[in-house]
Amino acid sequence: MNPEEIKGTQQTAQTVNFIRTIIDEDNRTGKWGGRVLTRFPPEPNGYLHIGHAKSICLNFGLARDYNGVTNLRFDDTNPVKEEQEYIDSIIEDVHWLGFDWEDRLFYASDYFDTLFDYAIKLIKAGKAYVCNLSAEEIRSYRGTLTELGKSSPYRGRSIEENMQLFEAMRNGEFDEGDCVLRAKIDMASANLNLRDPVMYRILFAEHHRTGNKWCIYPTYDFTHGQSDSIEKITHSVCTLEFEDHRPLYDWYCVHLEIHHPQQIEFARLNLTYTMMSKRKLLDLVKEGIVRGWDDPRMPTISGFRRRGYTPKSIRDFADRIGVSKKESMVDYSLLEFCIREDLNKTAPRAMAVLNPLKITITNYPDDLTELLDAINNPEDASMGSRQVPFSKEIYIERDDFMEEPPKKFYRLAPGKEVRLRYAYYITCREVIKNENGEITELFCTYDPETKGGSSPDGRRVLGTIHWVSARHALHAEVRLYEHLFTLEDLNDIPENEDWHNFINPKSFEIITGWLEPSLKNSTPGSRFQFERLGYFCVDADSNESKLVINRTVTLRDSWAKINK
RNA sequence: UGGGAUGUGGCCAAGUGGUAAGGCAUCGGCCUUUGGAGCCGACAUUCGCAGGUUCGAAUCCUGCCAUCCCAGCCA
Repeated sequence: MNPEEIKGTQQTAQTVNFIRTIIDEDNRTGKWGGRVLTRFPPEPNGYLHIGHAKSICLNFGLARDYNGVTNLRFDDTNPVKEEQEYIDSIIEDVHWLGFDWEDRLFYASDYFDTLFDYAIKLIKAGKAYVCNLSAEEIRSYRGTLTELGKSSPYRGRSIEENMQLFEAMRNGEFDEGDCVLRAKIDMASANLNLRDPVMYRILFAEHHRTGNKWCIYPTYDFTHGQSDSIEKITHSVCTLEFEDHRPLYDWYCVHLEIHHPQQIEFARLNLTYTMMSKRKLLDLVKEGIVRGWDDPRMPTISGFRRRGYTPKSIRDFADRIGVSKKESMVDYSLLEFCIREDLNKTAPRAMAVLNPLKITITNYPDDLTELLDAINNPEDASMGSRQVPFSKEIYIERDDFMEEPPKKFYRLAPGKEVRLRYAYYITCREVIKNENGEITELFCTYDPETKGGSSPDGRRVLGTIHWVSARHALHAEVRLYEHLFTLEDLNDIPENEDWHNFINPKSFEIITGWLEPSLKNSTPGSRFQFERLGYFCVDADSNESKLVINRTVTLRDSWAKINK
């Protein structure tokens, strides 16, 4: 193994968390015979977001590191909310992230027959009954956090009667809401989940997979653990809010006498300036506040993909945030660090001007075009170089010129010399303004001795700025994004305040950029670093006549900090 | 006022009785044909608080405080 590989291995091995500690212990005691089988169990009622990415990386990462595998299983027990579109998007997103479940794609609905048999088993054991209380009555009989519940009048029904009633439920002999099947556990439990939880409800809804075969559907609690069990899952990893459900998860496994996986809960991801609520994300889409689930401002996996994030950067992010049981709020800057780090190594450089200021180089020949060598990636020599056209009229960034520069500004200013990247040194000779006093153009001279960007006399030029030849420039629609919300921690919104009030009106801006011509035939998904500006990626909205480009993330800008 | 969980620097996060890893952010400096990248350095006398046990406590014990979750026929 070469030093590089050893380094990589150690990096993986050093990632410790409480779940790995549990698995290490299981392996030591032989609890599962060294087996590790996890699953990622999304409900297909929305698109996956970065919080799901954390879970995906956790589950698939655990299996990968312990020589196990991971199943993809759709938790599709509520036909009124679930759709094929979501299934398709989830499959695409998990694959895109770089994970593979091979032939182990499952649906909880695959187990409806088995689940029905399990229900029968509990009825026959006297541990489940059909209850005719209404939803409201069930709620009031359940009691409260501090008051015990009381038994349903139907709790004492005979096994025979329950069998007959449950069959009738399945056969569609009752209306929705007439009755449910409940587990007979403990109405006095301090854990509300154990106060005779509902196992089956009547729903005359067409299921996206089972069609109209069923008019009764099992609840999450009566489905999830059993599905894990059927698949012989060893470690069932879920989020903190299911901690209170674990006793019920365990109860079903024990009383059904089936394989009993261990449920382990971890804290879900919260990110600053955004939110993970599927419902609110759906609202953003429905209300047209964003352009769709894959709007580059969305915290969805498809949003990040369109924005230009790489799967590797998101996996790296998931590794870096760690896993624990403490509810946390991760800085968005960590995510930005991860994408910059990846793209710095892999993205070819190019020059583009987003806010142009025209320069005429007065001593440069009128019709001459020179092709100058430019390095594609200073971080990776194997990416080679390209040629960029240079001519008498160019555009530079408006921010790169100041008529009255402060002390540490070492870009262009009247009388000052600056390096045009890969081209020449130029000196500003004259500032041209319109009748409103606005700067419209600069007259500069160039030093022919400095071709390529260095001078024979070794004179020091601190500032290097990017540029694009006016005559050769390529137009593009450039889309700039900022945080979708103005509030750092969206949990801080008071109960009575509408979260819509915190949507950032400046989160999306369209401008016209002037690009170097080498970008002409770039295809959707291509990523670049526009030197000194940031990382950008070609959007799918591009066509042969128009290039559309998304800004993924800006470069770090220490001048902006000094300037503040 | 019931039950379940969590409290380690601005944000994450190791640590499981032997004297506070690491990352992001921040702040200095070096270097630089991207004010990018890179490199070097700084950054918790202290682990929610108060007691106690111990030669020794973030780790054990007691009490308190704070925050989150639970009363869907959602997942």
